Amino acid sequence: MRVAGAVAGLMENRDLARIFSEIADILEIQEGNPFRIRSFRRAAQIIRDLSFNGAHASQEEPEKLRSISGIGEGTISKIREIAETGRSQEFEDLKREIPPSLLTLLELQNLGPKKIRLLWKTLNISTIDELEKAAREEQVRSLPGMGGKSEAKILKAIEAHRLLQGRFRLDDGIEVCQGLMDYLRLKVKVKRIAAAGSVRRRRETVGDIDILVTCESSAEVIDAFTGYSDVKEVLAKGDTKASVVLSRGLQADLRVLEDESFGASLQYFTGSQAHNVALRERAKRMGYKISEYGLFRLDNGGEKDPPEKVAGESEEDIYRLLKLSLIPPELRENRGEIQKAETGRLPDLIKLGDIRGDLHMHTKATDGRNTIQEMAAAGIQAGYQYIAITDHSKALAMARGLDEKRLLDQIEEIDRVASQISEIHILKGIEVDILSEGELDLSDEVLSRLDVVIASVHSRFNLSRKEMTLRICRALENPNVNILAHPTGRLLTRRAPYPVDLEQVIKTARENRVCLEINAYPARLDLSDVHCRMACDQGALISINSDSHNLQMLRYIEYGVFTARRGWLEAKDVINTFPLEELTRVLKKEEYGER
DNA sequence: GCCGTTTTCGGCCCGACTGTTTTCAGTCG
Repeated sequence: MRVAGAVAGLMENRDLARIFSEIADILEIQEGNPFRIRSFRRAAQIIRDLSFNGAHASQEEPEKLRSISGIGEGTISKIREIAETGRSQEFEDLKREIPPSLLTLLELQNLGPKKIRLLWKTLNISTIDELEKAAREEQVRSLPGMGGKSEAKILKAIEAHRLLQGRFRLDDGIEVCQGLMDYLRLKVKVKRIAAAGSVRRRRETVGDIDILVTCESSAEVIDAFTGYSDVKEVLAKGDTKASVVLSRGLQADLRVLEDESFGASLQYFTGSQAHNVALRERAKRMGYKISEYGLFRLDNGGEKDPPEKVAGESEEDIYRLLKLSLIPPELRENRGEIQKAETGRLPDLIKLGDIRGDLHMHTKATDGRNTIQEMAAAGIQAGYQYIAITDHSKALAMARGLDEKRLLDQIEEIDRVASQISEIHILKGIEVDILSEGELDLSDEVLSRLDVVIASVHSRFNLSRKEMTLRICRALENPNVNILAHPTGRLLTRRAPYPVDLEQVIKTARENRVCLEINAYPARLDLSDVHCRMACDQGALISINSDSHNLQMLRYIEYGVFTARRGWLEAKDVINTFPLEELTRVLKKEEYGER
């Protein structure tokens, strides 16, 4: 049966994508054909964003893959080989030609394949620790093209890398967790199963995966769990708990519970720790104690009597007995949610269904993969009332950004497409680059013809905090600007945010009726939850945008909603929950919410 | 490796920045 096969170990898109991406990495270090390398990277990207399982498709309906531009016969046969044998011969061969740890060095900022090859061939450096030692001992400066500053930069990059290690993107966590839970459901008879921990709280990165389960036979489910095809190492295996390391390096914990304590355990293992500590303190003041087994009343009966269990089956009961409204997992960070829940004043958090449109998407005109028509069709499918086409501007040469003339052409093109589609409104927009002094990359005259102008920083990340703040604020003062995209430029687990005074940026945005973006791409989630709340508290409006570069990416909007929820946002704080008429007034700066 | 109104070979988005250079290689996006 197909489904069982899939569960037993069909390769996930992300794993496939990683193989392609690592082949590209190795070829690059080996100074292979740059165009072939680019093809592998492109394939990796496409596979990662597929809305169906690529391995399965390679076997059952290869034409579905073949129809995608950038996927050729070579890629399909490689996917099929991996789907059938679990490995790629070329990848295995390549891995034997270089120390595998070299690929880790690629994660360091400002270190690319050429320098890594040089370090490896001349100083025999293949690990981060060896590189750190060599930089400290000033050996790196002996190499051509390297000097004292290079050594300092390397040490800084190593420091940054260490800080970011050990956490995974939320979308990776959710995908792995979902796969594991689906497998357990099929493999054994589970009664209840749920994800807890930071996955359930929808934190932007997750450290490990926590799964809770109730079932008939605990031994059976533990065996199934440790026998999962993706398990690389079993760290612990007991009667009610097991821990494993999955092939991606992500740790997963399974806990087998009794039904009557499922809710208590879910509460306990969802955390956060800070939230739980605060909750336990409150319980104690009220004469209770909370553990993973339940909520217990302490002061009944005599000293010898065991505490009476008063709740445990559901989370609702526990919060209710503590005289709190049920706190959504996303808010459980001890950031004031318990106080609000006390008086029933928790925010009415935004939901995915509140989103009426997507205001940031790219097309084939620049670095997107689909046409205006196709993006509009995807918007209709998502149930949207409107979308905005916002391609790059000319400064982003790598994306073939639009100059004034091409933008004017695109405006006409959108009008033409819009005249043929009645189900959705297409707003005309641009993602315009903010140049180093805060000027915009396109003339005000052209920008003023658009419905929505998104301004972005894509270059010169290394300005001082003061310079960067000034630069961004200047751009926000341009009367044409509506939205500041990905305000800190971070890439989760890869690149720290550039230094910038966000409070000043938020203040300037509000004063100029500019909205701040939550870029929903799972590697960005920028603004972060915390900054999101900061913006909202200061009265700034938010736009949650997918930044889609292809049809599949529209679904990432959900991750923006997760972040918004963690940032305490309600629908009224987010402009793309507004009906078109109201949105238009905000974009024209005639109003700015009720603020 | 992928692609094709330049179609089965011969191309393949390119400009800015940095640190090391004295004319440029490497990295980033």
